[in-house]
Amino acid sequence: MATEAAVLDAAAQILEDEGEAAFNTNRIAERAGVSIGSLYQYFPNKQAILLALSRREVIAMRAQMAAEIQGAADPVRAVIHHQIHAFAGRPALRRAVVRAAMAEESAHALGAETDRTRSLLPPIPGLGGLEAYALSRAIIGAIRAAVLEGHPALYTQAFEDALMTLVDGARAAAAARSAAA
Amino acid sequence: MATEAAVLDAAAQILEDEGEAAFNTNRIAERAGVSIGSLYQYFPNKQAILLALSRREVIAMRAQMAAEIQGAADPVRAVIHHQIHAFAGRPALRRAVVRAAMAEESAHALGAETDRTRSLLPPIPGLGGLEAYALSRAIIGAIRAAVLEGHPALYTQAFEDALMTLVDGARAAAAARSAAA
Amino acid sequence: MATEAAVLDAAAQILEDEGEAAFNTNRIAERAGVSIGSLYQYFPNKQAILLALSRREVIAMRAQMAAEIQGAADPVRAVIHHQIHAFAGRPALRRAVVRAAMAEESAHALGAETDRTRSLLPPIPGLGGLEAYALSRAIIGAIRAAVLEGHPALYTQAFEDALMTLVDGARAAAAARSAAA
Amino acid sequence: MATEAAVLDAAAQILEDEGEAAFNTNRIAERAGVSIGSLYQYFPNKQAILLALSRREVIAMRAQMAAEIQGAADPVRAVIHHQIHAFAGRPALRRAVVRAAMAEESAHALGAETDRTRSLLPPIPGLGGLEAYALSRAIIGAIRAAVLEGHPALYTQAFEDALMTLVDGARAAAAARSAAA
DNA sequence: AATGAATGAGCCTTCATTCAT
DNA sequence: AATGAATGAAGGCTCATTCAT
Repeated sequence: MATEAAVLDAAAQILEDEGEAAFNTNRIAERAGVSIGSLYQYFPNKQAILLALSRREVIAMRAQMAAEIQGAADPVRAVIHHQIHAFAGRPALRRAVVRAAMAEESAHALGAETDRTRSLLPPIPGLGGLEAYALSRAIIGAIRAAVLEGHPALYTQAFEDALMTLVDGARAAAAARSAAA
Repeated sequence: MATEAAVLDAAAQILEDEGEAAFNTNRIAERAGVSIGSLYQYFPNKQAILLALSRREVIAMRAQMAAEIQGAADPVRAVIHHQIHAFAGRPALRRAVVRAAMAEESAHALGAETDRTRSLLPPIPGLGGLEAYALSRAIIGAIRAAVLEGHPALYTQAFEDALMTLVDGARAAAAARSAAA
Repeated sequence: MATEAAVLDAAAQILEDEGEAAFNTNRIAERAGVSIGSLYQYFPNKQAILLALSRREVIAMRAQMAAEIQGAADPVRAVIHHQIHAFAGRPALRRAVVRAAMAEESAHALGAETDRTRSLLPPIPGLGGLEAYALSRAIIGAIRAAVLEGHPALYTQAFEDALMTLVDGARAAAAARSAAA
Repeated sequence: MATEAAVLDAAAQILEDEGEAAFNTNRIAERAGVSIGSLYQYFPNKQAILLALSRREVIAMRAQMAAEIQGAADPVRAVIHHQIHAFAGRPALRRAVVRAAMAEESAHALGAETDRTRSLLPPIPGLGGLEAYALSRAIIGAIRAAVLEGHPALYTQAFEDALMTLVDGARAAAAARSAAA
């Protein structure tokens, strides 16, 4: 267990400091201060390390997010704020995790995670299921793009506001439709 | 030239049919019906093949999109429609191209491409620069997510409408602001 | 360790038996009865094998030479004798080692080695530094040439004597100069 | 013929400027401004280029040396002077040529060349054949070593003198022996 | 549980050489 | 004679994984 954590820590650091090219099992074991043999005692293969790393980060994020949502004036804004600042200071790790998720079927897992986050929020009345889906992916997608492109406004209030504009637009449309009905 | 195209075709097919794991220069040359030596006469290294492939697809997309925008009632909707159906039938290739773009600095290239597409559209009056940026990435991001997650509604009119709702929301917000000023 | 030695032995044998063309890492590993992976666990690259081989032979030579100098009537003659018979029976290896040394900056290393040998000998009174340098390189060079050209007299007493003539000539000149001063 | 010379010139330049690693037929043809096809019309294989280059340089050297010997007070000193300054300004080429010569049986060719040079000089009375052989190789070897080691005194008068000391020592020994007989 | 030496499939790439035009 | 696209054998090296200790 100490080993398991050490491996994941090492994996994260390598992704962050040394790049994906250095992300190999031997290097991970070395940086974790563990023999490769031990590494393979805890993880069946390399892919599993990446997966576990993803999962660990996601869980940590979720815990933190739940806390932030509590008592926020607008929980949606709270979530957006949180998503923007997630992985702050470890952009390479974020990219790697996202890339890893894209690599395989786990794109579904990533989507499921987004849905799980969505379920923490109160539903927007009048907003259809597909619209809600589109909205959530749009927000996440915009943040992701800004991260990957290294957009200078990423961490500003203005960017957060721009995203809230999208949310508010959807809210207004939904409200209008509700009223019409 | 014939060789170059053959290599790119083979590369695309391999990405699509055999997966990224099979994407190695020997296999590419083989499938292209070309010697490995010839392959390297046209591409300095493996990465360059992926890059060239990306570029080729992007250029093809742009050409097609420009045509579709012409005479569309709502050019924004035309673009969205086009983006949704781009790479239709070759999701693995799309994923690979996107992943390749994410791999390096070319994330910027990908963003630049989106901006280039955006410049084909009439600006939305009253919409700030950062908001326009966020909107474009949001739309692209939502489509991307649906592609990666294999969302069943991806190719439906309803999904297109859901995305248009976001656009219309932004338009309304911008219009309101313009009127207030 | 056993592996390391096996690799070096194999390398030496290949150089000797199969020629430089066969001196490739796969062949070396094969002949060493070791997997290519193991080979690379001990040597970072091909060049390093050649270097290590050089070093090993040089060290062995030095040890043997030191022993031979002990109690020799004329230590210079002892060194010359030794240099002539070094690598006896493995001319191809000798040539390869020399060639390897010539390949790179290690020509300096080779020179340094000669100087180290020189320092084992009593200085010749009256012989200037540059003259001593020239004499040492002359002797080594003559032996080297005879080896490379495969001169039939190489291993004869006569050749040794011919080289001693050069040494004696230098000694006489130095003595004459000393006397004059 | 223009092609042949162009190829040899290019080969020499590459050896000098770009190093042995860049010494491949494609690069040679390119730098010669000639197609590889043409290159292979004049040279049966890569090795032949190196050989022809060696030969050309050697012939040029010999011609120049013959001229320098004419009317020299001491022809031996003239030869030594010439050997020291041969290839001046193109040390990498010299090394490459020497290395090439060492590579194969052409070590004999190199030796034969030295003998040819020796035949230009008046014989030293009383000096045996093997002694003469040793002396010639010693001188050449000392120069070669100084070149390869990059000895700072290489091009000085002092170095020339040091080599002459060896010659004079041999002369004196030979004279003494002649007198005794 | 831990170790780490060993394995070897397989990848990227180079480059001498050929040959149809 | 010249061209240069094409060839493909071959080589250096990596790295996920195993297994005896």
